Amino acid sequence: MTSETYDRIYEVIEQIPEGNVATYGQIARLAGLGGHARLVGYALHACDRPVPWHRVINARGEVSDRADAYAEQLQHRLLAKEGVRFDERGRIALEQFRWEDEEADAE
DNA sequence: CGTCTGACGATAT
DNA sequence: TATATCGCCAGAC
Repeated sequence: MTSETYDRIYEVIEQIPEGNVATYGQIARLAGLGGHARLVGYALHACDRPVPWHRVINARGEVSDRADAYAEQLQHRLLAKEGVRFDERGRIALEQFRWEDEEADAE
């Protein structure tokens, strides 16, 4: 655990059910970070835990452009394998696959 | 301790 | 709808 903040983020991501996706901003809110989506992305960048990072996408409903293009393909494949479909532009219908958490109130 | 950068989000144009 | 800009926090140098 790099910091308690990161651990909180990983914990939220691990709660994302299969076949669903969550945005960085949503995770940040559930983790109690407010709307600091950047921290979520940065946390995943330094992730040392086996979290389902492939279920984490940006607010536009698409996979963020990261350094390793290979991981990007992997993310698309993993999501497709779970039933998540992409449109012609390579974007996900958030209104359909977005994970709706009911425990936004952590403590 | 100052500065730059980064898996983002929202708003403006 | 796409592009450009600012704000946010934490880590690397």
